[in-house]
Formats: sequence, structure tokens, C-alpha cells
Amino acid sequence: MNTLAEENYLKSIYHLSMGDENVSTNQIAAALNTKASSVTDMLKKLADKALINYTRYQGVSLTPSGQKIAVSIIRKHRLWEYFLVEKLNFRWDQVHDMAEEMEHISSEELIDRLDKFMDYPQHDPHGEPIPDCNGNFKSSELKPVSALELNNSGVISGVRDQTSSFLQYLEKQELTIGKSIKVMEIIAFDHSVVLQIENKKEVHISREAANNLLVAL
Amino acid sequence: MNTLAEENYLKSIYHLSMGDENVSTNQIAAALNTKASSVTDMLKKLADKALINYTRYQGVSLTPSGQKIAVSIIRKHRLWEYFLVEKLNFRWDQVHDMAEEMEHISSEELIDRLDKFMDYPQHDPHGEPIPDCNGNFKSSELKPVSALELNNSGVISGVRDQTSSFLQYLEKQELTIGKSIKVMEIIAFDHSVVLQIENKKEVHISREAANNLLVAL
DNA sequence: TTCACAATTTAGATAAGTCTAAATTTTTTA
DNA sequence: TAAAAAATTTAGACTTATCTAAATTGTGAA
Repeated sequence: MNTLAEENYLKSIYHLSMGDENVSTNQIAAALNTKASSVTDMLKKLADKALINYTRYQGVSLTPSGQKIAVSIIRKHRLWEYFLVEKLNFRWDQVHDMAEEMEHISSEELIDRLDKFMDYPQHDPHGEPIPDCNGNFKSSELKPVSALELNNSGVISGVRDQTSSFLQYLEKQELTIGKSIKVMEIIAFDHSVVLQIENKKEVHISREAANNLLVAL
Repeated sequence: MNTLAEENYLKSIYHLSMGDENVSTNQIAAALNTKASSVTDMLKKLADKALINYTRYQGVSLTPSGQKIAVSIIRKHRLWEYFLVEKLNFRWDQVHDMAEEMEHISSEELIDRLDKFMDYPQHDPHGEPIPDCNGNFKSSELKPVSALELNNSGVISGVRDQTSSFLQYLEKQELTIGKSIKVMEIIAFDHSVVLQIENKKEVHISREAANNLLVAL
């Protein structure tokens, strides 16, 4: 098995590489609140174990076996979050740190039984998809935000229009991949939409933008 | 908070000191599958934190704050075991190692909610009492084995006759404090009893012995 | 295209927890 | 009660994961 530190590195690399490309040492250091030199050390160790592809100064990506471990940890994290909210009645904003500890409980059988006990939930309390016991995510049919109804929520998962002007606009609005959004208001006359991002800040986007921003769930 | 290693030492010391007196370095080393020298190092550390009373060569006992931590870990362990058996349908002999990991999940609120979710169970799947959120064990009224009926089970928790000959006899039969027993047979003519120890070996004890051996539950 | 700066890696150190081997203390026993 | 045996502690070393400071590599701007 892998150490707690290794698992956390793999998970971070997985999350950071959602925007595909290689992940940089500094990105990982920032995500894990550690120093770049510590990251370098760990990257060598993970590369030795064949869990990442690593060449000096070039950043890293997960190998298939590294990816498998990362997905398994994410599955555990999300199932425990679901448990904490649905069974123990925690609020969705209280569960992250607890799940951060629980995701390292090693037994796969335990997590599969927990999955069954909760009747195979598809999404965690934050709307993130929960991978199944084979590591497959539900083929999330992405929908444009414009197809959502009032109070629907989802996770930003893609864009239709890939021009850099649109992407730059999204970046500025903090409407980036992985963020969860909720439809707060739909303006009838121009079909523009008010979204709440990560349960915090609200933004108002045009019908055209809503047509081109894809969400999962 | 305390490290995982510290928590495991405190738990071991707690369990080993059930027979009251001071616990020896070698006893702890045996329980934790480590070396006596490692134990000595840790004892110094725990003594510095005022969690144990320690004088060189004299063994250790828990201070009130050390005891409090140990009981809290035991509470977590037993509640998780109960969860695994009652909610996830594991067998009682499968859950120990998993609970060994889960007992280190730090949140007290989590464990209190889990306790409530399961409706405040009094005993874990092995019949051990579960301390409440204040660390109090249900005042387990001890019964002599002779008062049990067929198929009843319990955990050996004390003796009436404290002569060393009786204690030595119990030691030899492996009928020691903490072992769980089940009544397999009661011989009508002499009231002797056949017990199964820890779901394994069976022993046959006299009416007199059964009268003097106390179990909880 | 070169140079300055940013990113990354290396070198050397630290803390936790463990180990082996040697030294010390306690206990047993003759 | 003194020597032998057992238990315990100390000394010194190792591993993991981290850090700071210095060295190296890559890259963007002039």
C-alpha cells in the first residue's frame, strides 16, 4: 500500500491535471501547502513506483496505475462525504475535512459495502460525480447552463465554444472547470442567467454564454 | 492532537492496565509488536506530555488526561465496529483491523453523531461495553458464569474468589480478563459448564469455578 | 539571441518513530 | 547476599517526509 503522503500527492496531481497537460511542481506545492523542494523529492519517489511520468523540469502526469489509486481515493472521499451528509446530517460545508481523513481508510470492501448501504449514489453533496467500484465515472452527459432550470445545480465540466476570448471571459468570472454552480435566477426577457459559484459569489451571464458553458449533473 | 503512534501506545497501556498495576515496557512492546527500546523512547515522549506516569525501570500508568484519550479511542473503535457489523453487514470477526484504522478519525462530533445514528448501542459486536460521549462505561453489572443460560455470551470481567490458586487455574484455561465467552452446554447433574473462548477453543469448568468467574453483559 | 528572472532541483539539516547492539538496573536464584 | 538472568534504557543509526539555502535549468523580454 501507499503512505498517506503519497496518496495526497496522487490525488492533487489528479485534480490539477483535469485541465489535461502536465502538472508543475509549483502547482502541486501550492495545492498541498508545502515547498517545491519537498514536492520534487516526492515526485522522484512516485516515479520510482511508476505511479507518475516525470522528467526533470517538465512537470508530471499520472500513469494508469497512479490514476487508478487517485480515483479510488476520490471515490472514498465522495462516498464518505455523502455518508456524512445523508446519514449523519452534517451540512455540505462541514464534511470536507472529515472526508479528507476518511478517504485513507484502506479497505476496498468497506467502501464497496458503504456504497451499497447508501444505494449507490451518483454524486457527492457538492455535485461531484462518484466513481463506481471499477473507477468509472457515470458518463456525465454534459448540459449547457441554458438548459438548467431555476435552483438546479451542477459542476462546470466543459465548454462548447473554445475560443480564447470565451475562455478568458470564463476565467475572469471564475467560471472554471470543476467549480460548482447553481442557477439563482433566469431573466425572462433576454434569457440571461444569474449563477452562484461554489455557494458564494454570484455572477450574471448572457444567454450566449449560458449556451456555451457545460455542466455535469 | 496526538499522532497515530501516540494514540496506539495510550490504547495499549489502557488495555494492559485493566489488571490495574503498572504496565511494563516489555508488555507494551509485545502488544504493539515493536521493540522495548522503541517503547522506552515513546514513554519519555508521553511522559513529557503528561499523559502517563513514568519512572525509569518502573513501568507506567495513565494519567487522567492519558486515560481520557485512551477511552475516546476505544469508544471510536467500538462504535465503528458496531457500524461495520450492524450497518454494513460484516461478520464480527472481520471488523477489527478496519476499526483499528477508523478509530483515529479525529472528529468527536462525527463519532457522537454516529453514536446517535445507531441509537446509542451499549456493546460492540464482541460484547465489549461502549463508553458514552463523556467517557463513562455503562455500569456493567457483572454476573457469575453460573447465572448465564445456554448460548448466552459475555466478556470475562472479574473474579469473586481472588486466591492465586483460582487465578492460576483461570490463567491456564485462558479464561482471562477481556476474553469473550459463550455458554455451549450446561451439564444438569453437577451444574458444570462448557464455555467457548473467543469463538474458538472450548473449556469445561466446574460449578464452583462458574460461580466465581464474572462476566459483563 | 542573450540575459535576467522564474521555476525547479540539489544539498544538507531536522523531527518522528523505529531498529540493533551495548550498557545499566532490577530481579531471581543458588 | 552475590552472581546470573531478565528487563530496561542508552547510544547511534536508518527511513520518511519535511524544510532552507544554494545551484541549476528554462523562458520571456529587450
